[in-house]
Amino acid sequence: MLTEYMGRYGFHVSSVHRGDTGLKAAIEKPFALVLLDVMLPGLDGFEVLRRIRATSAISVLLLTARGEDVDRIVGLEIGADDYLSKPFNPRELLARVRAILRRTIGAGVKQEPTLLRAEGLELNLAARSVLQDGKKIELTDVEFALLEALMRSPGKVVSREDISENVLGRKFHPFDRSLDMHVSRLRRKLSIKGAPEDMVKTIRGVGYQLAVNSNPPVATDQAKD
Amino acid sequence: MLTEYMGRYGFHVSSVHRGDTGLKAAIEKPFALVLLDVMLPGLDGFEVLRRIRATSAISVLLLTARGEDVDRIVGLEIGADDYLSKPFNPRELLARVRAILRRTIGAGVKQEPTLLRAEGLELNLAARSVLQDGKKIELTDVEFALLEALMRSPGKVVSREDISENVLGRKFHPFDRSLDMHVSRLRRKLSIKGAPEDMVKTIRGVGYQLAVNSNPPVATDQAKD
DNA sequence: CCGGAAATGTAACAAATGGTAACAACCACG
DNA sequence: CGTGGTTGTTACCATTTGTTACATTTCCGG
Repeated sequence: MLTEYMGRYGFHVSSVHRGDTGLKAAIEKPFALVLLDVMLPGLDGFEVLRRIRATSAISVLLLTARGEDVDRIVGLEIGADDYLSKPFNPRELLARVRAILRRTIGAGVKQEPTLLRAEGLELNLAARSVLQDGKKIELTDVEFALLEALMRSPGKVVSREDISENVLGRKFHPFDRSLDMHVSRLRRKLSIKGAPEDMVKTIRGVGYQLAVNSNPPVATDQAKD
Repeated sequence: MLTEYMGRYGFHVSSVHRGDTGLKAAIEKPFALVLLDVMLPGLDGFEVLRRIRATSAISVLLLTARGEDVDRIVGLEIGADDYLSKPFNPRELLARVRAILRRTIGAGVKQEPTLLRAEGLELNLAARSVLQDGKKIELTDVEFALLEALMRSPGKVVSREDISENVLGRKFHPFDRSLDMHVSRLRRKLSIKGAPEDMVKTIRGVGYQLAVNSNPPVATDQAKD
């Protein structure tokens, strides 16, 4: 019933009728929001919510059956984002769902950032693509990982040891020159589109660094009282 | 023989002639009921039942060949819902099937479609169907499992080891190239309907990843409501 | 300044890895 | 058994990655 109603308003809805299977789905799949009924076969709604909160920060709207305040209070304490007691008006549900999504989408549910930006470069980790000044460039896997390592801390020096372990996946050995080769190849690809200076700077005896010219997005130097 | 008879009474019947393949189907596909013959090539009927019960609560009606009580008792103990000894009257089979379904269907064992969505792809796990941009595409079992493995964590890298164990069901061996073949075939099928770039990215030396571009359903630019 | 040692850059080659065509094995089913 | 479909194997090729050798740069003490 709800599935169809929400569907008409543009939501993709997947529904299960048991607490245990619902829990599994809620944790494993990338839903924007969970509608959770308190009365469930398989696993009680509160228990489901408790277990969801054990591993996930996903938004949960609780549907409490009775008019009992206790359920609502308990639900909110366990970590529900909102509640609605049955029977309810579908329009109200819709309104509350939208309210929650407005709240969470703008704000902090965000996981691991999938985009890294610096110096006209844009790395999309989820899509494994690289844009330089809006134009796509092709990198091999090691080059991609290398650039990622540098872009994770733009302007900071990344040691050869760190690069070797994070990018190549092996202990650093002083006579291993393959790292230099990858830097060389990455530089060549980055410079094709005419970056005036070398974005990848060598810090002799230490490692490499992504040169940052523009204003640092983070004010690391601000002292506090 | 049975397939046709049951079909005439409105049942959808799928039949296999071997114990091992039947077991696979019974576990993986959303059947309402399994008719299981005790005498089987490939894997003995009791063994099949035992393994079904290891992972599934699906209804099983056992067909025992001989008039031996032992078979029936063993069958029921392992977890069959009913039995019928051959030769039997088709009408009686029909009656018993209906009885079992009456019991279980009321009791809410219902299967809800579980969906995985990403990048214009929609996997229906219960129905084992795949839609790409709304159009159905045909995948073999392994291809489906592979795509499922990738879509369970879109945008993240899935290692060859994980894929080998979850999709092919065997330990990964570095010279086993069949995995590559399946990726190759899956890519070909996905690209027929013109995905502009390869959705399945190779991460050399590690594994594969489903490329996710349309990542933010999040309206980052909308200021307010 | 100069020469040399150490570190890094990079061309050229070698090895490893993955893509895929072609074929073989297997199985369901008639 | 034959047919059709799926899965696994082999073999060959392209690309990526690693290695080596040599060139270049940097640093340092005359």
